Amino acid sequence: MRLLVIEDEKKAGEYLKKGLEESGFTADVVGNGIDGLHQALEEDYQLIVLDVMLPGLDGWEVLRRLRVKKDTPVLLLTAMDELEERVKGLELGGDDYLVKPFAFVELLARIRTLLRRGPPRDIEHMHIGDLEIDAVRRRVRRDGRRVDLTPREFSLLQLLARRRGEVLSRTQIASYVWDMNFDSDTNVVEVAIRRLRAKIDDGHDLKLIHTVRGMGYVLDDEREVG
Amino acid sequence: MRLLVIEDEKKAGEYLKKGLEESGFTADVVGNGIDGLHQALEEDYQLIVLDVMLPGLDGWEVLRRLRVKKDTPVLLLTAMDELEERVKGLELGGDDYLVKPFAFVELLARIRTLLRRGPPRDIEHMHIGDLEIDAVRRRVRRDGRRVDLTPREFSLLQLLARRRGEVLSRTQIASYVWDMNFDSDTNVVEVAIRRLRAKIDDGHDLKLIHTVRGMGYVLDDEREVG
DNA sequence: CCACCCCTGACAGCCACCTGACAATCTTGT
DNA sequence: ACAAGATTGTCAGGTGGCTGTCAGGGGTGG
Repeated sequence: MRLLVIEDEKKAGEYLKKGLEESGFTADVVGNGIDGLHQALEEDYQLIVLDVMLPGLDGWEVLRRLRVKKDTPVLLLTAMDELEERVKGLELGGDDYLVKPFAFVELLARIRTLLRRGPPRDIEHMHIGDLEIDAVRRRVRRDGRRVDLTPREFSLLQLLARRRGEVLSRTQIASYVWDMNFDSDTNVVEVAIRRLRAKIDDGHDLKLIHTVRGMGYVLDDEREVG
Repeated sequence: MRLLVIEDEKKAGEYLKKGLEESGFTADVVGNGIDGLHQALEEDYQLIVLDVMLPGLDGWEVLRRLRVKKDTPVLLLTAMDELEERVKGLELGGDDYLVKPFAFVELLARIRTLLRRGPPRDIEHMHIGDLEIDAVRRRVRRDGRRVDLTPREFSLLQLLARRRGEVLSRTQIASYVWDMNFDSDTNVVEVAIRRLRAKIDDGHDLKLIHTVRGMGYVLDDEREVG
């Protein structure tokens, strides 16, 4: 399993390479955006770990140019814990992000998840059962009928759809859709899910949003299996 | 996917051809307006990239004559960042424009968007519900009754109509209809929408201009779905 | 049957958006 | 060139929809 790490700080790069190889991956490390992009385009990697703070060609630009030609999964490393940054990354085609500093095991977990997820899907036009999501036009339809969503609802649905079939924890959802570290005992996520359900699932026989007790929520068009 | 590039500067033409082919397109390059028009009419292209600064037959003329017979999507390359140029281009039937110099990825993004947008519509006589827009005569009718619009209002309506169904952000609207970079916190767009609504929607049961909270505005003849 | 987790409806604060008025600027007719 | 009218940007105040909080109810598993 071959990975590419694009990271300008030499120490960090070495550290990542060592850790990844100890975990059974093969890792190439490149110290700047230009070479990183070139390498990513030339070789076939299963996944790319990309630091967004790069001298010269920054991570965003690397990602954009990469996405013109390839769909290799990209895990972004961002220094700032800003919602905007994450959104930007995901819009440009990043598949996940990790905020520095992070525990190495966390990185490994994300990498495994991304690799398991399979080839990235077209995030601009998604279909889950009879639900259609058009990210560009910001339109959602269920069974052909238009559904109007508020910004929060749309953001939540988009997250669920991008990760369809995966169970997302409240914490994960909160950190993507809100800019919060879910310490507080709030039930925003539940309420948001409820409101989304009212617009997406109510009145339909086949429910798309499923609760996984003790875990979180999934978006899925498969019927429950007893 | 076959594209035609009409560009007189040889270097630029080569550069575009190379880049597009690396991105998976087939690209023919033609160095002047006459040949470009001829080629565009003879062959079937999915999209045409047209530089408006051409010797002899200029881009506007090529576009005008092309539109008499064909609806191939046209992406205009303009040298000057003048509002007038853009408006002229869109009115003549250009589908989008790009100001030189531009990043190649930007060009690719626009091309992809245009190709995705589907078959171009007749922009000279548009119908949205019972709203008719005659671009040539600059006339607008709603439910058969004539509506007089000011230049700004018409320009705004035309943008919305050309992109019907798409949610346009204030920033997008401001950059097309006004010649501004929307840094300032002005509410011109809201006011313009209000004035357009007064003439288009007031007194009609079915509203055409819809606000999408937190995002922008859409022109659409679909009824809201709870 | 208890404990825990999740659902649900109500509510209040806030913020995005609306709206009418006014002033500046551009058009038009004489 | 001038005046009258139309057009358009700015602003302040209003309002309504969105969203987080909370309390009480319901369901599920142990």
